Amino acid sequence: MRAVNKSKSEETRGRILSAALHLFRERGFDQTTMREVAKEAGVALGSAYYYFESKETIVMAFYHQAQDKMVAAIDEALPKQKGLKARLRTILDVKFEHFEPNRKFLGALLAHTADPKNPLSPFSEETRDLREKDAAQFAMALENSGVKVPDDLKPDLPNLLWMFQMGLILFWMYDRSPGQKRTAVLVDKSLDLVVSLIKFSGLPLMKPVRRTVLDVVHAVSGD
Amino acid sequence: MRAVNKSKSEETRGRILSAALHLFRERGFDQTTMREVAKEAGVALGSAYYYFESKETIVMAFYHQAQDKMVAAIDEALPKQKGLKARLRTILDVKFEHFEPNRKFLGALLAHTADPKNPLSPFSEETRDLREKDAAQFAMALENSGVKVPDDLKPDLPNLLWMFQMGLILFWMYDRSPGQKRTAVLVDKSLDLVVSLIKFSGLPLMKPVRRTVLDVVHAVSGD
DNA sequence: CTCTATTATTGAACATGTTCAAAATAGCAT
DNA sequence: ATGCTATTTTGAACATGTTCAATAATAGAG
Repeated sequence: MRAVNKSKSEETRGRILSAALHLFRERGFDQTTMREVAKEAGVALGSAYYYFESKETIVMAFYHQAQDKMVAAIDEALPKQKGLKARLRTILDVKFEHFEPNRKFLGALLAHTADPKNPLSPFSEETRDLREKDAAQFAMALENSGVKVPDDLKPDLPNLLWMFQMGLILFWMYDRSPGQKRTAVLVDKSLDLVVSLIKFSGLPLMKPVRRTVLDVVHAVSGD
Repeated sequence: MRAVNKSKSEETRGRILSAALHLFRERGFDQTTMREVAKEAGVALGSAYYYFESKETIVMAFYHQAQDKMVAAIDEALPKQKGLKARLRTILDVKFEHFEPNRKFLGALLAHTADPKNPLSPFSEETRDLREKDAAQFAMALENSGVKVPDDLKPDLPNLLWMFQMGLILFWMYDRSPGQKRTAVLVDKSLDLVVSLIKFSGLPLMKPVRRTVLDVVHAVSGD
């Protein structure tokens, strides 16, 4: 009985999460009140706070859930792609595909991007785990891409690609063009640029430039 | 009597603004309540909202005020500096100097950086004016710097520098190192990088790279 | 099975940004 | 001055995220 059914507690938590995501998707994050969430889940207001410490934490729970799925999808799709551009694009495609139905409320998370003190910021201590798992996938995309990455750049490149991804997701989030066409254009053009930069960076001539860039990167991320 | 004293209305507005900024500086933005602001200004709560449409609008009013001062300070200091790095640094120094006493609450504005729908975001429609005035000063810094900027890059470079500045300010905002030492290091290193990039960008060989970068920039800013 | 401690649930109370209708005041034309 | 309008001022009421003390349900020990 324990192994088959989720515990009652888990089930309640799940009901609250579903109710919330359902309402968020329908009406958006700001337009949905915690009282509505509780009502739709069939619990009292206080229960919602027993399971989720804040409204935004619910979105965070969604994000954890989504990441598991995305990691799986990427692990499956990546080996089929050869070139670096194709491999990076695969990651981005999976992300956008999973985020698409949730555009209306994901903004609630991304709005705090710039505030590392906010637990929901992609740069916060609390989201470090998500961040690192994400970066690991970029490392994987680089691995068998056939592109030689200079040794001094290797440790930082996955993080740089992660930031690049964040920029694109942010742009997509606020892209009001039909079907986010503009994001598609940007993804394509910026991927070209990024891939070129990575390839160029390997040229012997580029050593000093790389050094300067890495100096800056390290200054930003705290030595 | 009208020309000498500010109108009564202006005076009240000013009193509310001062009270608010005083409290913000002392206690921080979030810790200060609108009721406290009203009390300190000697008006009813409703009056604060008669003059400022929201709590955050007050910070915005500060920003407008500050920008006037900063523009003046930069206009005065810029002609004394010759090289591009020195000229850019002058702008940044003025900014940091003016922001320093307000670190505690400026974060309230910057936290919304990533949300262009928020009126207070540096990327919002509402802050366009501030943004453009700011970019104009970077254009000025480039003018007599002795650095030749390629024609195709010229229209976008001030905006790129503005974004560079935003990044630095954001970093400074959340830099917890004593005296924001780390920001100082970052400013120095990244200025070197930026200046090198601008100089390099002029080389004939760089034409295709410039094109790609500009393509990306235009994709971002909406053609 | 009974008692006890842990877990879950409840809804009222709170804090605070914001709105708004009513009241006070000021400006001004007649 | 008298009345009329626009501006300013007020504080109560509202909405909503969040807290919390009280209560109920559950599980585990004996």
